[in-house]
Amino acid sequence: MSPDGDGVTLWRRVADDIRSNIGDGTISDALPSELELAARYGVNRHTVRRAIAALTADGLLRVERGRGTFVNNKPQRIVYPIGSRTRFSENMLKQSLEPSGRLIKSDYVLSDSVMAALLKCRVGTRLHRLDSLAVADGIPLSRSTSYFSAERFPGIIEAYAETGSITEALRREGVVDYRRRETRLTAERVSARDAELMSCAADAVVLISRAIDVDLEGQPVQFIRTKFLADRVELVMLQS
Amino acid sequence: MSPDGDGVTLWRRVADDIRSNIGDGTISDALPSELELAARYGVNRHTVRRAIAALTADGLLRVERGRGTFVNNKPQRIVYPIGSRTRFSENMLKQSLEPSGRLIKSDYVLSDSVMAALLKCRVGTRLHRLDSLAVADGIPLSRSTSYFSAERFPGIIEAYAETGSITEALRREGVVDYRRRETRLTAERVSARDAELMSCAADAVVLISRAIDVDLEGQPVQFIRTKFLADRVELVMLQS
DNA sequence: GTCAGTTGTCTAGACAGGTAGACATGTGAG
DNA sequence: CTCACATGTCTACCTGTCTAGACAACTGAC
Repeated sequence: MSPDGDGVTLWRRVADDIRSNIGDGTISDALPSELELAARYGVNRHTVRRAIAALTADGLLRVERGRGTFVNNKPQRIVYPIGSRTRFSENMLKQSLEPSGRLIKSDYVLSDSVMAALLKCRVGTRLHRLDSLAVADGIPLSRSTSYFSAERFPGIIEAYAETGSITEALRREGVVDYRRRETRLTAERVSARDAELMSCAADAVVLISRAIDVDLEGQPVQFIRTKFLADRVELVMLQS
Repeated sequence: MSPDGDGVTLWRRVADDIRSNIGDGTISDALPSELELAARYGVNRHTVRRAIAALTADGLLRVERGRGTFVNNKPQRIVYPIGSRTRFSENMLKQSLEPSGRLIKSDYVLSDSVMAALLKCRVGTRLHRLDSLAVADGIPLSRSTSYFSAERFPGIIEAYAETGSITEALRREGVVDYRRRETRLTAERVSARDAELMSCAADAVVLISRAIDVDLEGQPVQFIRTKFLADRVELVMLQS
């Protein structure tokens, strides 16, 4: 895909493969010895050691000199339910986590044809763009960019800045209730800026959700793009 | 997180950030000049050039000497609906894609406490484990590992090998219909083995779905873990 | 204690990644 | 044409990655 390699070092790829094997249950307790792993991946023992060092620093592995390397009990990801009524604050409180939202930036944009179709508005309509950070117990979980009609919700930015909750901000702007109409999901490597904002590793992965929320009349109230840190969050859909 | 860096080269991180900006719409048509990008990221111009070279090789950018660098019309991801009735073959046919499934490996495992809880069976029950690859129009989209009760579905492996469809294989084993009960989603960097199986870049990202399918009586029929290539697939949930 | 097998540490060398600077070459506005 | 500005190419140098080999130190079985 690029001139030479792919921009990911060998030890990183080995580390990713070991992590994946742990997630699969392929490796459950003790890792193979460094020499065996080196042979299996066709790399030098030092390269394996570096991969293990990275996973140890992450708290995923535990090395015992003379005995071997072992898998730690991994910390659970925070569960994030996705349904027709997705509310960040409620979700966190149910898991005994203290939710908060922080405004990063806000400005105006004019809706292009894509955004106009999503929000069912005219091309060129003024939209509030709201960048925010979702935090639970002080740990950043996700970063969102929301788009609202500036005409319909003139005070939404201030309301969010005060409350730290989109649900609450919408309520102040007259939206009694809303529900999720559509959610689209994909994933990417985290961007440099987002890694800084969410204080995570530069090689982290984000789940990207693009969703439309509608009011009780079915009229779109917001388009929201959220990047969830994949190693801190698990999205759950109950389909009953 | 590790001794020195994070195992991702500088040019790769710059490339990821540019890609992310394109996805956001922050960059829509023309990129800033190489010198400006270098200044913005605090790196050398050559490093920016390498990042651009990688994105150009991916078909995302187009460079015109003396004029500048521009964003190409990006190819759409294949839409993969996730609902209570998720069927790979039907989904692909609706998008005029030719679906196929290939068996990678199959063996037996004994259910541990986690798997027993998911499939509502006793610990120690024999389970078929089925590794398969889902392909659309010759392009690998995802890799799955399914677990079935060996007692209830003795011939499921053969049935899948013949038909290349889990739905069809289950039907032959007496499951008239089934539906999705729960889907859990996270994401990771692709493992070396999966990158080879799905013939993608070593630095690709996968969406990991862990799901339970139940029959009409509500009894679990399979636990399935699927890794979708994030740059080829978009998961869509309609929540009406 | 002995021994096989494990992780820890050191040295040295080949090669890719990143920085720095210089200059060539194409483009479009004036 | 001229000029500012864009990308293309080259050399030189330093640092980090990966390989290779050797040896030390620790663990558990015998």
